[in-house]
Amino acid sequence: CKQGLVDDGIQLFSRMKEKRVLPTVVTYNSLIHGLCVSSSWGEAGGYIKEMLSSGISPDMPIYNALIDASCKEGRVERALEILGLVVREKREPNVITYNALINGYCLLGKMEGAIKVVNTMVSQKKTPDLFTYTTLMRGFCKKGMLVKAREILALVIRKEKPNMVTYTTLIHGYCLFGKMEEAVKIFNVMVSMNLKPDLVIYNTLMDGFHKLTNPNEAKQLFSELRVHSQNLD
RNA sequence: GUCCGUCUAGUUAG
Repeated sequence: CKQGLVDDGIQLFSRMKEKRVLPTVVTYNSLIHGLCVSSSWGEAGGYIKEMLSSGISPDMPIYNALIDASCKEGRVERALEILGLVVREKREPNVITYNALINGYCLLGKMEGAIKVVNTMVSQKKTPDLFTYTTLMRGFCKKGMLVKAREILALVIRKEKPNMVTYTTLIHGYCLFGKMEEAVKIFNVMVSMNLKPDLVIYNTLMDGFHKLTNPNEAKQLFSELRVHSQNLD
């Protein structure tokens, strides 16, 4: 399913049933997640009904997959409806649930909404994690609120350890607005934290310079990349 | 006790 071969997943699922191999929640979620990603909501709903009628109740990964898929389609209202179901079924939303919702608001550029979810999360004693912070940073970057994004990095450095994704997100933000000096500054911070630059980060920076029609810097980075290429994917 | 399976965050012109 993750390879985008959902049809094969469905076939395999049928064969399992023929052979009397009973599906579990995990089996169902693998399928449902795949169907959500290929936005086949109708089919996903079919499997949810099937699951319910065989006495299996959806767990948080299933709800989260539905919430995340809705958010990525820009349908935060539907995600919130599903969240309502979660509460009604007496399940407890977890960090992933909130992160998916925060991402939903960020994708719509609704940062106030995103922050509200963060507040809800905290009031429910769920601690924001690296995903939360990176998602927020990305949202702020997209809106050009780079100072906010930079503040979040400072916060992350204080509270936990930023990873490659965190740095790349901020660097990409600077690149988006042509602030290459800032981008490089963050890159250097990252290197000084002993993180080895990966392909994505090099692509991000090269793309940034290229868009500024600064091919020399881009070429410089490319040769640096070649030197390090044995360490890359 | 420890690992492992399903859910959330990063780049890529046309």
